[in-house]
Amino acid sequence: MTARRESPLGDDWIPTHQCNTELRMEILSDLPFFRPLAQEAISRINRQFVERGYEAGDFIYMAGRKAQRLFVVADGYVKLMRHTLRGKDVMLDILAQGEFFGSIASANSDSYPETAQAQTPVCTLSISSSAFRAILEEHPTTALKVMDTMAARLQEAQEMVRQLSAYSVEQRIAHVLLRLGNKAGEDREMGRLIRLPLSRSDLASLAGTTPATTSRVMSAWQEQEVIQSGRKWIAIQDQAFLSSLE
Amino acid sequence: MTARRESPLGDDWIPTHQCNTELRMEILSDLPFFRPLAQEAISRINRQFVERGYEAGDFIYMAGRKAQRLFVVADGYVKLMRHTLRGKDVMLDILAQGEFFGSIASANSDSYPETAQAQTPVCTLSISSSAFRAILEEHPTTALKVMDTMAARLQEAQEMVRQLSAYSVEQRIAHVLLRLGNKAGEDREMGRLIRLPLSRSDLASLAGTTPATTSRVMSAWQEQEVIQSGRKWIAIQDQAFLSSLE
DNA sequence: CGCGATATTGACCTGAGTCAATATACGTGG
DNA sequence: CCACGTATATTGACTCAGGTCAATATCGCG
Repeated sequence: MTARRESPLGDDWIPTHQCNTELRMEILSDLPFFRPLAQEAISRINRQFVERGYEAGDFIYMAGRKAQRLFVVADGYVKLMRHTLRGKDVMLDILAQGEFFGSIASANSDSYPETAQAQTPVCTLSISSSAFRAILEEHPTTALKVMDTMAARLQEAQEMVRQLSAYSVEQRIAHVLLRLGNKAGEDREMGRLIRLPLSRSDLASLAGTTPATTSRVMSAWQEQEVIQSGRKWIAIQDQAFLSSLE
Repeated sequence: MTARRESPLGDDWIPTHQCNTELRMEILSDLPFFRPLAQEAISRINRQFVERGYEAGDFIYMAGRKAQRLFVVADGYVKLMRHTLRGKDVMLDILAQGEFFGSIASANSDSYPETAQAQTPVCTLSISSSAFRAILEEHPTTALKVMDTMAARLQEAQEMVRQLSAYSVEQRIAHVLLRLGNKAGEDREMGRLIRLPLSRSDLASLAGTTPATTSRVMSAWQEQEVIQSGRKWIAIQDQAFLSSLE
């Protein structure tokens, strides 16, 4: 029934398991919270970060483990998940370059409440929580920036709560696609292309539903030419339509 | 059918629309993030806070308004809500003495994303966001403490997301009651008493369900002597049972 | 004591979950 | 570069938790 579609994935998918060393400074100084610092301070901070590459699917840390490091995504995409007893995972977020995760507060719960897994090949920079706290004590404006980011994340989580409480599955999937589009989309002739290997099951767990339902909703949208998708990509053709659902 | 129950509400319900002025210092210096500061610093900070009383039901601020103040609950309970188009509110949290709300970050979104309403008579202390940020720049350890609190809130919101995605209504209501018990419960012979005027509709919006369903679930639990409740109080008799549902 | 707001309960309905059979996309090796 | 095999996606049939609507009962206030 569905017409043959050309995959828009080029062969310019360069897995970067290893961070390009020259990029480290660039990435760190581009972080919203380090940006205002002097180059010299950043290079001192840079020395405290450790880099590490992961294959797609590798676990960066697991829920319940001792939480003692803060990570920054240098390249690739990382997914954060919570598990439930009966193996039903909930994906909380998917993080792109420049976003941080892991433990800031060595204080409160000293174990990671979520699992972090590489969704694509990933390179991270990481630092011990205590070293990071020392940096924040030394640079109060940086601490304020970090707080701003956390406030934004909290808003987003609360927005998710609202959606799960009050919106239909269709509305939630629309919201997830729009959000992914903003985070990882590239504008092309065919619409906004999201080049991420997200299975129906991944999307389902982001939207709080099941793979089968996700598939049904997305098939209907393909019929209506709202979106197009393959197994490792999604293109949003009619953004306005998705936005209008909310 | 239900046996006549004695209300456990004494007449010691003292509405404190106005903060007791002597309590201000005590409340502020008891805040987890000011606690380590010298008495002298706290008293300087104290002078920057403004106090204000509200009747139950009063709005402290509404979603969408310009966000420029940070509030601390000095007395009473405050509920935070998000609204949806079709008037279906979602209660994000209910805050007790010593918890803060409002805007920390003057930076990102400059309007409140949620509405804050007095659930009981309430007294707040508030400060402009920018003054608060100035305090944080001056006292970096305080900033770290605030970050810890924010991290804990974020965890809680993400936990809520997980529950809404993966748990049944019954499990979620159990969780809400347990959480309220921890936050506002007093241990009595009858069990843990929550003396808060929460309607079925309030509970429903905390658990992401409807008043009718909440009523059904709670009626069943009353039959089984797991809880008891009146219109302005709930007592948890069998905490273990509720915990076991998760 | 009586009234209005809130809660309870029943009857009914439907969105979305489950399970399972089939089809399709993409990576691999020939 | 094509063909094949496997993991993933699609789709249908069925079920049911929980939503909706509405009638009735209760609480606690004035």
